[in-house]
Amino acid sequence: MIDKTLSKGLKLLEALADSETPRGVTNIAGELELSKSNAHRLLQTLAALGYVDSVEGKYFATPKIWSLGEKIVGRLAVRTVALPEMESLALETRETVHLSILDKTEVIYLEKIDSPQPIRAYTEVGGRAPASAVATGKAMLAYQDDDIIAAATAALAPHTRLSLADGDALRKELAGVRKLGYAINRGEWRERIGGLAAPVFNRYGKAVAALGISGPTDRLTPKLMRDHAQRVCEAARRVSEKLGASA
Amino acid sequence: MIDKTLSKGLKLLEALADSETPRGVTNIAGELELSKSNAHRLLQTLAALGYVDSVEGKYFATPKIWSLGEKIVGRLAVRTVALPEMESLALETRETVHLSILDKTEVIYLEKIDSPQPIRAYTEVGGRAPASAVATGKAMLAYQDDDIIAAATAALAPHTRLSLADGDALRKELAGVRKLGYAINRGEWRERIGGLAAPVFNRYGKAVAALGISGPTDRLTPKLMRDHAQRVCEAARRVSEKLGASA
DNA sequence: TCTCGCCGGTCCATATTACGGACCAGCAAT
DNA sequence: ATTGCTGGTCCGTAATATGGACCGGCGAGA
Repeated sequence: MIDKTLSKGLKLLEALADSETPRGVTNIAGELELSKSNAHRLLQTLAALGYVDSVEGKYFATPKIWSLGEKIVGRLAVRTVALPEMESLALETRETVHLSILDKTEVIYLEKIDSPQPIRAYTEVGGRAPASAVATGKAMLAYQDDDIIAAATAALAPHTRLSLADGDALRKELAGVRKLGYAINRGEWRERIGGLAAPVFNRYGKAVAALGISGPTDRLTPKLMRDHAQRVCEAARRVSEKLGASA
Repeated sequence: MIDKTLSKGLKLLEALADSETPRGVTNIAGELELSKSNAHRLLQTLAALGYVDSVEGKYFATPKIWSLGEKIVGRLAVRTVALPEMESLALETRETVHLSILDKTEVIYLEKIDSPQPIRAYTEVGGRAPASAVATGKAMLAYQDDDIIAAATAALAPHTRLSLADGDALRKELAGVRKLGYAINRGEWRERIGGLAAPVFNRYGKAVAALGISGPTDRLTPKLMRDHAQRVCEAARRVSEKLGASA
């Protein structure tokens, strides 16, 4: 089946990564419902491997995991290729610009440029959001295989009043994305935060990322959205071309 | 002692993160000297937790680890605070600018801005180097406790002809750094690649990072180094101040 | 100052858990 | 058609992780 020790150890590492401050053995063992000695031994091995460190009995995650992660995303050419396009988008639209990739049913924010305007969408590089509820996610989902869309359907949840209700709504939405060439979010993830995004394709025609903007819905009027859509789509297309995608 | 399962699982994850292309079970089991079924089960649990994914029997690391790592380094205020200073340094010196932190006896490159000049030092964000052999590492080591310096001494290795030979040489070097206020590398890590760096202190007076420049040794003449030293030190001091350090 | 309670850390008998060889199905080259 | 790869599965066995008991140290409170 699955290795309990490995599973527990990684959960422990996650808990430590989530924690703002160093934590004690008993404390962390309590949260994960492990015996104290079990948690202690797991921490010892994580420490031996350099993933955590301790000071005065308090444990915390080291940047080693980050180092590991950078190797993985560092191979993603999208990121470097997209950055200049993101910068011009940021200048043109004056909204927060996002580059996302798809991980199962979630998007991960690979890169962002914050809006210069005071009220802006709040996200973190490395952060996640349900793909079916954000513009970049929908832009990518629209071009994925059925099994992924099915998984996204199963993960649907009512985050706001406007969140998509069921698989039918999602499929209809994605059909709309394929027709328009870009996806829209009118506040389906965070209340009053909307966005607009277009897919980025690699040389094999796979939608590997999405480029989009987001901001408060009352600032992003339908008219503004239509103007921005043009720019976002063109930026995404240019990134796709740089990745070797054909028309 | 240490949990073997957890240890193996993480080693497996590392191997996968290092690999450019997806790998098969047998292949990876061979490298790590695991039985095929053992490797297979570890991969299954890593997959169940979302750390790896497979396509047609080939496994690869997902960006989930990166996501985890971002949470950790995202909390490091140094990074955001230092970026503007790095940009001005990059403009002034026209060399590659680095921001590093210390992880045991190694430095990790938190951020970099590449030199606009064609011949430049080659490093990766998230990458590592022995602290005792690079300028940013020495800048930080000079203000660490004895146990860390001892560990760095134990890890000394002859990377180039100029690498420090022993603990005495290192201690002498670090004393020099404390005296000057900055550290110099004349090609002790990579042949003909040198650098110069100054420590960044937090509000508790701890050297939490280092800011430096690097480039080919034949471009970084002693005179140029002296000019740059001034700028680097001031930039590091400004970052320290923003972190709440006093004089 | 003494005590109590909680902390991190250690130990060790127990049984749960991971292990790995044998096996199967699919595929490709021979 | 045969051979020899591959990834994947099964299951008896033994190594391994487990967790309660225990220790010493620290800090709060009496």
